[in-house]
Amino acid sequence: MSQHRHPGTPGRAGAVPALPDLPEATVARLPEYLRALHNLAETGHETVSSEGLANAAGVNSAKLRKDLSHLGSYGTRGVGYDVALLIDQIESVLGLTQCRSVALVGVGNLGHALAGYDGFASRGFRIAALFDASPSRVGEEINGLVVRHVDELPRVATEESISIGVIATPASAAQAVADQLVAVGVTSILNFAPCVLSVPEGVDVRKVDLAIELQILSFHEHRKASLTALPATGGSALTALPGGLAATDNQEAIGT
Amino acid sequence: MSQHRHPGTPGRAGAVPALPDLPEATVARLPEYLRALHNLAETGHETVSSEGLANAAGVNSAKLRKDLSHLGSYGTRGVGYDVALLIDQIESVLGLTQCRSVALVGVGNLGHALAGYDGFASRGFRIAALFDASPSRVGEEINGLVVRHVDELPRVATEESISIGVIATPASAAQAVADQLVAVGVTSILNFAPCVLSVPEGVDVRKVDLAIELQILSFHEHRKASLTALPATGGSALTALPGGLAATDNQEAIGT
DNA sequence: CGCGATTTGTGCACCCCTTCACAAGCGCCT
DNA sequence: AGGCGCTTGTGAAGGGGTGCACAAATCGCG
Ligand SMILES: NC(=O)c1ccc[n+]([C@@H]2O[C@H](COP(=O)([O-])OP(=O)(O)OC[C@H]3O[C@@H](n4cnc5c(N)ncnc54)[C@H](O)[C@@H]3O)[C@@H](O)[C@H]2O)c1
Ligand SMILES: NC(=O)c1ccc[n+]([C@@H]2O[C@H](COP(=O)([O-])OP(=O)(O)OC[C@H]3O[C@@H](n4cnc5c(N)ncnc54)[C@H](O)[C@@H]3O)[C@@H](O)[C@H]2O)c1
Repeated sequence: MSQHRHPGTPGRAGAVPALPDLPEATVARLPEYLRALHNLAETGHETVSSEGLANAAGVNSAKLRKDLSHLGSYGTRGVGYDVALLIDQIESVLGLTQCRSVALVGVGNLGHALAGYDGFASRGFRIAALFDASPSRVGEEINGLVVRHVDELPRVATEESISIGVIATPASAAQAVADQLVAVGVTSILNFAPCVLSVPEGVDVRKVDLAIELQILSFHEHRKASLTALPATGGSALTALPGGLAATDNQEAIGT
Repeated sequence: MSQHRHPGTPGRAGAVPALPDLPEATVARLPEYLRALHNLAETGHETVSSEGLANAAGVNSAKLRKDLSHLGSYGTRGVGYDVALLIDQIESVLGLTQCRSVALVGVGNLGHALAGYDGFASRGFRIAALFDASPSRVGEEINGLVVRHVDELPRVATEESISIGVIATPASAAQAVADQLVAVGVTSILNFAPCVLSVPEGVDVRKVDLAIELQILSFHEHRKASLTALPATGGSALTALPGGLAATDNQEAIGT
């Protein structure tokens, strides 16, 4: 945990936009709102209510309002939120106004899929360079980018001003790659390798682990099976769950 | 969340193993412990202390002990945990004692990578079937499996007793695919498409969204840049911050 | 056989997050 | 202009998770 809290930096009442220090949970949901807003904008909506947006993003409307209030959002009571304005606000807060350059290390099975993914560019990210250690990979061209040897990372990193590193190597190489990324000044890493990375303070690491997701699902599957197996005392225990709707499921959150 | 909650089903003090109803945060960490334990087992360790395991899993040792205590784990004071025993315990709780069959829908860019991933089998999951809607994909053989048309899902699902569905189609098709999966009895879905899925209560959905991860990293990158820009009042305000772990499923930098 | 070193299990306090419920604000219609 | 319905923004309550700190338990050794 590097930070996300500023016990010592209260207001800094400068003339600057005054970084609002958002709750981490809120930050994790903003991209979700952003996507929903883009969908709304494309379908011609100019304003949207918290209820409508919350629905589109799969969250509680009160939660959404509180999230937006954290970033000092400007909604209009009785009307809702201006879609275009809100998009700008969120993109500004997330730092998406500038296009960020991503370096992808490990162009194997998964790396190929990532390199060929067009979802990067459409969200303001640019894959600036591909790296691999295997001679058989180096030189290969994917989507207009040539795979370079990982030793070239220092040079390319400064040239392209990389701000995010993505690791898609086997777990055994991930820590070494992370060290190399950190060494060239990368302070944000997305790790697909199933392992824990040690990085200096100030460097953020997020991981995506397929096996973990499946195992979590497995647990719930297991539990659901156990529950239906023993129908409890009263009989139909599957009725009368409060909450009414609650169709969608998130995590994240969560936990996931 | 759909369920994970039992306001009406208290103890059920039966003689059965008595499903412990674990905290969700604990469930999300168990797979991490499991991987660390497997690594330890392979390197010859027979026992491990909470400190050692916590270190290997990248968490606080107190948190690890509490997690394990939740599943009524048997450690030995003064010694630690028996690695093999703990592996069995966790796998049992996660429902990994039986091999779960996975159906993968959408064999495109990402789907290919997933289909060719050997990390499934090694974690107790078996890709039982591949589906796609495009005629150009159907019939293709990947890793010994033939891609079938998605219309065959009902038949194959019953034959293979699918317990988890993975969606790797474009977002526009994801809801329809989810509906089809639910229709054939799948109650756990892993969704790679960047969209919100509506599913009936009792069905678990977990999502993996690359764009969201990158945008969260972007936010922190943005904030770090803003902080270094204005060195605040006193001077070095960037020293030692105590840890308050974030709530979502994220995990961040640990010093050394 | 007892003692100290070691490590687990957990009570507790704190903090973050979620959710409800409602007052305040805004636009529209009469 | 004024009232009315709709929606935002937020205070407060409740729940869950985290990590400290310590008592209880176990082993090895003298
Ligand atoms: N394929 C998937 O669907 C999938 C899913 C989830 C997680 N993962 C994880 O993602 C990672 C990559 O998976 P994959 O299937 O692409 O594996 P892969 O073996 O196909 O590709 C790994 C690539 O990394 C390169 N590499 C190895 N060491 C390197 C180094 N030190 N520097 C730079 N490049 C290096 C290899 O040359 C290879 O091209 C693995 O850790 C895997 O567990 C993969
Ligand atoms: N490629 C990546 O690295 C990546 C990363 C993150 C997320 N994603 C997401 O994963 C999804 C798949 O990405 P992709 O790059 O593989 O796309 P893709 O277009 O290469 O593959 C999509 C596949 O789904 C199939 N399909 C379409 N409609 C279908 C239906 N109704 N039923 C069954 N199959 C259907 C298509 O025929 C195609 O083969 C997308 O939603 C994408 O946003 C991809």
